[in-house]
Amino acid sequence: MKKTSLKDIASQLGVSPTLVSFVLNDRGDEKGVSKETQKRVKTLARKLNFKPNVLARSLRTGSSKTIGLIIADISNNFYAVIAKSIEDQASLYGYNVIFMNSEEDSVKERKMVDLLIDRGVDGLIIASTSHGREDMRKLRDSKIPFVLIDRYIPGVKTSYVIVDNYQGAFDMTNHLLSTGKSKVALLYVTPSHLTTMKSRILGYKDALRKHGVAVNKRLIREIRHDEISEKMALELKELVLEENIQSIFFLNNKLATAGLELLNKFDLRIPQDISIAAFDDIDLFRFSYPTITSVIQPKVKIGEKAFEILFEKIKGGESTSEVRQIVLPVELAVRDSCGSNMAKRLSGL
Amino acid sequence: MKKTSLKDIASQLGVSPTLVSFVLNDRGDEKGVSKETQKRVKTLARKLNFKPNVLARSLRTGSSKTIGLIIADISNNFYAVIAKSIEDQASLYGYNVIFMNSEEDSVKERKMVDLLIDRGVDGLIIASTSHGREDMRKLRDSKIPFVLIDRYIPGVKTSYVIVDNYQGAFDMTNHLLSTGKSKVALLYVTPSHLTTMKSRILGYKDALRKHGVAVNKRLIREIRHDEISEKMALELKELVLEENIQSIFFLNNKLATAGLELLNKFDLRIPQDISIAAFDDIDLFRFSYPTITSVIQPKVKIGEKAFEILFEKIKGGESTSEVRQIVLPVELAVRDSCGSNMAKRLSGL
DNA sequence: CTGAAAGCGCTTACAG
DNA sequence: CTGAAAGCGCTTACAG
Repeated sequence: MKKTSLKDIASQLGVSPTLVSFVLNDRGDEKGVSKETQKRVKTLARKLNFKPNVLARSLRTGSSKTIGLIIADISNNFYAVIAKSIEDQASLYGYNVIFMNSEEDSVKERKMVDLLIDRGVDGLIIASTSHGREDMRKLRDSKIPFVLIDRYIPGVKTSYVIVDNYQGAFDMTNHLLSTGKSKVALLYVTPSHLTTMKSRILGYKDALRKHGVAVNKRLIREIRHDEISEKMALELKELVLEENIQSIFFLNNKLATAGLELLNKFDLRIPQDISIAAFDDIDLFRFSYPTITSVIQPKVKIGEKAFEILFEKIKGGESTSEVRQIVLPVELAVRDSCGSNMAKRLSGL
Repeated sequence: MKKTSLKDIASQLGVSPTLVSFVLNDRGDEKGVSKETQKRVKTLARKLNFKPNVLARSLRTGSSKTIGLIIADISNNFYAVIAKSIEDQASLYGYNVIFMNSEEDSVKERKMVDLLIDRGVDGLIIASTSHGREDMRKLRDSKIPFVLIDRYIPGVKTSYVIVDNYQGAFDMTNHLLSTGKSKVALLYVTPSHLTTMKSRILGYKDALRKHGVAVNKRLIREIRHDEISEKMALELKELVLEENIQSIFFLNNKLATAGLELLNKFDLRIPQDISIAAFDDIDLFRFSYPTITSVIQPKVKIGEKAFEILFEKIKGGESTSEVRQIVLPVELAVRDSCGSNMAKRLSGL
């Protein structure tokens, strides 16, 4: 059976498609359609199981009620939770979300942005791996509302929702130092322009300085995001054997997970031999042995805020070109991997 | 600047939109457009940064190059990995994916199916929580290709990609019994019509019988999927205190995670006091203390196969109404939570 | 109170 | 080799 269209209803009722359209879009009263007629239209529409063709409507109105979501990798819990939160929120407002995985590839990301725009999305939420200005300028020129999450582009005025990376890293480094282990190594991932990593590194350095500890560049290591499993062992060996570090701060959950696995394999005791901490909390850190001290990011909130702002922009039209920049606070989850907590628990026994 | 359309190019070149359309869809040769003209069209299109309006094309052709994905919850790693795999595959073929979280709510799911169809998706991949026949009949009537993943609807002929739930549960129960702990409790989640759970329960029962162990209904407990954290403690207490169980087989990763947390809290030693095992492997199980023995599901493969089949159906049109039913094999990851492995390792010291 | 008509931007039979 | 025209299914100014 063919799908019923506006015309079908109109012809069966002997009225015009125009009228049917008005009634079905709840503009019947406004347009002064008689209650009687409205009821007839609605009844028949229901009976025929009429569903407006969303494509046709979008083509005509220019609004697709769809937003695009570009993240690095949906299988990373960080993005998965954010994606869930965005979809939940979007569906509340009748919006659907198309998602894509950029895999931290800025070329891919650019293509995805174009693809999504071609699809007629009303707005975009992007955890951008883009290097910047150029892409953002194009985006702004396209007049399509968008909000960045997790990372922002320095020097470019765009709306974003991020977390307080600096403070989180600062606090965590403080915590590490407070346990007396002043040789703190830092591991972060590239692409190196990621603002998340930059802010966290800064927080780490400032915390060291505050404690009068000189920043030692040899203790700061980078690993490409797609080579974590290959390169982690090497870095760890150097840090442990050559630099005699006392603790490691992993700047994302993947690094920490890979690091933990290896440290266990090396038979290094955590936290006795070495303390570790992570940025971004995942379930695993509450269950691992030992449990991992980490910086908790408000993932659900990130998604909610991002959609909220995007929605405002979509509704507001050109007028709402106002730039909204949200920095959400983070929290420390102190567990056993840095010693302080375990020592406390043991002394309580 | 306004987006350029076919017409813009046509008028600037003094040709018809028809011709431009032919050329840009690489049907120039077929239609016998002169090489010369083709080049002019393509050059201008590139210069004007022409992007065909996907909506208009979809409206006209009836193909949107979009598929819909309905899963229970993208923040569950099981679905996230599958979703990643589907999107990877889809983008290879120029398809985009709209995803929705049904949260195991069959009413929501039904609405989502309608929504997605209204959006003009070319096909659907669904981890269905539906009770069945009625919904599937509607889906089939809508003539839109779809493939089920993870669960199927018993007695309804549809294409699906699932795993060998029966065998996985059978093997795992065998393994549990082989360690000498014959009082094996089983925890599963409702909605109770989920075929995954049913097959796993069957596998468990058959394994018991094979070992001459009577199935004890008191050892089989169900928990609503959205009440796991609230109800787990109660069930566990009863099982441990009243039933004196020796091991627990958790039928999904959420149950196992919640169970592990509580068992640790109760200060029960795993596996000395109690063995545990899980269906569906997640990272956490390799890091927890002890590591958790689990059934590994080929998640990436599920996604790939599902898209592959869906794609065939989309391409094949009505003719490919062939029903494809794929049951992927699972694997056991034997770790420390059931004793056998740990004992082996210790004896090796 | 209601309708005829244009148009969103494509594609595709049809005609020459 | 190329073009005029219809049509996908809506919405919306315009007219009466």
